[in-house]
Amino acid sequence: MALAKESTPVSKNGADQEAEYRAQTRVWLRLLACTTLIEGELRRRFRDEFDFTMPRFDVLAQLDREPSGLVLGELPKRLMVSAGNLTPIVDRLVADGYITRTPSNLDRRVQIVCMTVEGRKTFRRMAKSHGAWLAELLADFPADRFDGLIGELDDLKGAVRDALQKP
Amino acid sequence: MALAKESTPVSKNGADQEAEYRAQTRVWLRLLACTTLIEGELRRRFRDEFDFTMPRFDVLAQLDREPSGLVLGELPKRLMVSAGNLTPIVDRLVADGYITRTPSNLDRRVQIVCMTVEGRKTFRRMAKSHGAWLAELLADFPADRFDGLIGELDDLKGAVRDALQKP
DNA sequence: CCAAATTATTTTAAGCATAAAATATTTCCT
DNA sequence: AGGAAATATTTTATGCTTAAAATAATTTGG
Repeated sequence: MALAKESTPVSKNGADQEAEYRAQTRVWLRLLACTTLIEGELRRRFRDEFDFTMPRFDVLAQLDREPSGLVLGELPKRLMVSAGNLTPIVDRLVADGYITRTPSNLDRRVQIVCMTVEGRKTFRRMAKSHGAWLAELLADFPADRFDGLIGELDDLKGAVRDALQKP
Repeated sequence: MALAKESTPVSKNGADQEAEYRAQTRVWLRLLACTTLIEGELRRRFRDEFDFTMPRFDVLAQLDREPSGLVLGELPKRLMVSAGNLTPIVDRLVADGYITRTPSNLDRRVQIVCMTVEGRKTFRRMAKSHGAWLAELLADFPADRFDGLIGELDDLKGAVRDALQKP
């Protein structure tokens, strides 16, 4: 018959638990390092090349897929940021002429945001560079391992989401 | 003889290129989503449980491994943040009694930061919770896939670093 | 020796981020 | 109808973050 250590233990012993803690911490630190590294470089290039920021780009990216615009309240959900955060960002995008913000006739609490022609043009130009920058930054990572990594990250995201759902 | 599409192409054709762009963008978006999700939850718990922030915790984490303290200028390098960023964070940690900041006698430009006994005590208490939170958030991800994911992320980080080195 | 370059750190200006409170509007309920 | 709860958005207070300029001390090179 199998020994306890060979079966799937219901509760782990001290050493196993410690080892798993270390592995989890290492995953987190590496995840953070990769993201920080890439994000910093993308932010720098957005700034230098387009005098633009990533949060502004992210808003435009959401609106680019919505020809008829979006209810303002949809943005914080999709971008996973707080609502108050978006107010000044949307303000400035409106002031710069990239998007419009029009109150709904049906519900005066609600506003509809929609990209302008100018906004779409600007976005597409930046999106092209964004893709190229990413390609440049990830060029040394073997192409045949992307799908595997994507799968792992999808599962990780799902696992974290589930864990957050529980309480 | 092998056809062109079966060999390793020097330059990719349009469709391959597009497909790789998409894979790269997907890796980036998932990386960002995982990090944002975990970081947000950790930040929230640091705030709720300890009235503390992650950047402050990160500084203490660096100093915890340095019994004799660190040259202040070492912190921005290790934490991958700008120097100016640390000034107010260090200021507050000093004011709160978690660390000390003493000018070097050899070079009056330089300062040495070092954790206090109180700081170490507080840090260890928080670090314990931090590990447990991470374990909770990652509990649903299969333990036997951590090492593989860590390897992929290490390689990704290396690839990005190399790409940043080039110009 | 001393002026110029370098190095360490802080300050400033602008923007992002959150949580919590405030405001305005609509819906729900009796 | 009319007050209470719910919803959408903004405001406020606080803190992180960067880039660039400023300050201060040291090192270097004639």
